[in-house]
Amino acid sequence: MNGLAAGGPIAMKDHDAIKLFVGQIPRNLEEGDLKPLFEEFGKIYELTVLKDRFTGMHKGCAFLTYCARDSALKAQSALHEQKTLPGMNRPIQVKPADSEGRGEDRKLFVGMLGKQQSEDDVRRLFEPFGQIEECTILRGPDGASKGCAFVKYGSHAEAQAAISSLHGSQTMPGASSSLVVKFADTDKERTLRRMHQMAGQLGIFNPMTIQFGAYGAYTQAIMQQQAALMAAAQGTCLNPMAAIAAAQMQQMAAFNVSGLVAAPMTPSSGTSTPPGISTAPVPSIATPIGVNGFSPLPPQTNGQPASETIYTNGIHPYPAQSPTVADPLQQAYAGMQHYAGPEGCNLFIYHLPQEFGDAELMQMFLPFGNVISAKVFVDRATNQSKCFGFVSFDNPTSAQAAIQAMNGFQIGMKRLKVQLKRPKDANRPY
DNA sequence: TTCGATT
Repeated sequence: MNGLAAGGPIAMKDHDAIKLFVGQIPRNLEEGDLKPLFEEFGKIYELTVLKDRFTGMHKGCAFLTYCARDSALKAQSALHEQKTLPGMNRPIQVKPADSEGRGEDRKLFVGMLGKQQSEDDVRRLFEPFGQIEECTILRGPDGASKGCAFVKYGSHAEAQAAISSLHGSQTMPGASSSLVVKFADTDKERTLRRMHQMAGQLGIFNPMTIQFGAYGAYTQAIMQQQAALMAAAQGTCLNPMAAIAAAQMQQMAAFNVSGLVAAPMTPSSGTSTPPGISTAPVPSIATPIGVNGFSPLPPQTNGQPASETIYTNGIHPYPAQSPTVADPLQQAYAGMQHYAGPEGCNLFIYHLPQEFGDAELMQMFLPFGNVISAKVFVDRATNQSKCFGFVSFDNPTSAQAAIQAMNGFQIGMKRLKVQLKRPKDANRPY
């Protein structure tokens, strides 16, 4: 019934067909241009150039599925790293897409290779232990080897055998220590690592991003989006922070989050469970519109400078539930010398990631209200974070909302501990 | 691993 269509044959793919990832293709080549190149290895079932979801920009790579598994294998061995398309300075990549096979348990990371060692050298070293499906040396933008590689075997056992025999077995010429052979990071680990790296670079940390960092596709979307925005920001002298804020807000909007800190997050207190994306409550987070853009307006009421009103912390308090977007940074700066708010407004946060600074701490808690100070404690001698800090809000409601949402919040391997700061005289017996 | 900053 559906064998043929007027426009051409409807191809069926074999059940063991492999989806290939094709990288290093010029951005001016579309599906139609690429087709001839790949057709010589067999009938193509599907060929899709990857486009940026938001900008529609050609991403320089594609997914390719042949009808027959064999065609994919042929194309891979004939093309992968074998030729360089016009205008590219690196050879084309043709290999099973990440979505294929998962394969994490048979993929090795190889470190401490000599910078001169080629893919072939590495293959020779590893082939005694099994069928090598993939071997890639990691290279910098200039094509120079980073001294490490990924090697993927057909099975976990083969990979394990290679580890047993090769790890630490020898020191390659030019390497600073002996060969490292271990299982490659899982997707989770990799994503998490990238997050941390990115967070460090951007000086930002969005709890949602961290939270879902370990949960795959969702995060990738965010990261892509942030990256795109970063790129845009660089091109137009936008403040990158503003770009990120925009990205965050879009994400939050996607969650249909209302403007207020509201919902009880996790019913249980103490160590709350890390949200699996589908099951757990999503932290409901106020949209911190003014967060990164400094509001041009000083806090004042009807033309009366707020500073006329004296509060103990020197900060003009906003109503707890005010949808008004204050400019917390400005407030924070204004209140710098008075770091603690009233009782019930100050949080003690423990198990912070080592790389968290004041800015990240503040960033993380801004969604819950007006942060009047955020301080990560650093060891004076080493300048290293002591992994704890304080956040003060201008009202107890915000503080409670923050506790609800952030206590037990998982970041990497640790869970934040977020509780009210002990009053000064708390543990005095009398 | 746990509670306010070089004045």
